[in-house]
Amino acid sequence: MKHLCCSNKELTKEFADLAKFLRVAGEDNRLKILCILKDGEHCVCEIVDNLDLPQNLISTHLKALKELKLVESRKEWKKVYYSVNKKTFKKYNSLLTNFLKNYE
Amino acid sequence: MKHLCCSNKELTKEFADLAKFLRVAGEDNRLKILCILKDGEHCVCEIVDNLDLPQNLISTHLKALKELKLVESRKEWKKVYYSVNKKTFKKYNSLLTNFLKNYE
DNA sequence: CTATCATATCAATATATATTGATATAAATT
DNA sequence: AATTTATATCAATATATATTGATATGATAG
Repeated sequence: MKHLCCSNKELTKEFADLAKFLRVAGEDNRLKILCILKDGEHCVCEIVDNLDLPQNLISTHLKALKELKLVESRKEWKKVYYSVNKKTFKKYNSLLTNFLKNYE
Repeated sequence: MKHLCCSNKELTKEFADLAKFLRVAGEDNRLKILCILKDGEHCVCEIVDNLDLPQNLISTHLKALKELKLVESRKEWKKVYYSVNKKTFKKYNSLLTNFLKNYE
């Protein structure tokens, strides 16, 4: 008999989902981007000004964050403004809390 | 003037540390291993029996977890028993909580 | 001493992810 | 219309990480 951690289908799916989030979050510059967006929405150019990365790479990181719905964007005039998607954060925060709760 | 998220040296180090943890945790099978170890120590062979992975790959994953001190091991007779390092978990849990707290 | 068991290591390869450079798009300005 | 500004996309490359297969180690059993 296999351990629940490995046999439960729900859990397996949950781990896959959680793992994906952890990998996307697990990059220094993306953490910085998310940190910047804590205080509200910012356009790409502002993010570019803050990180020491080329603009296109930042677009790529934003895309990765957006694919997981960690951020969302709206266009205004020439600029694109990104902001965190709180709902998604809540979801992963609770998955994480759930996962980590029995380790203390 | 750069955003605190990008200029503060402490924070930068913290993000690098956190990102590394997130990447190590962000792998399905390692999550499963950590999950198995929740209920106490297990030898490698028990972990092998639970996951559908070759033994050497599991050793590699355990090594990755051990390098971050998420787990520790002791040898008894022929077997090596792994268990979670609660102290390290607490550390990353608090880094994470700290990072995530302002998103709701 | 040889075989077996449990685990780890290593080199080779595969896959995933990050980075770069060039270019495209779309809107605004001149 | 031509230029500039803000952003995205794409192909090529680089780097990181995962996987495999073969083998090593170290302990015990026969």
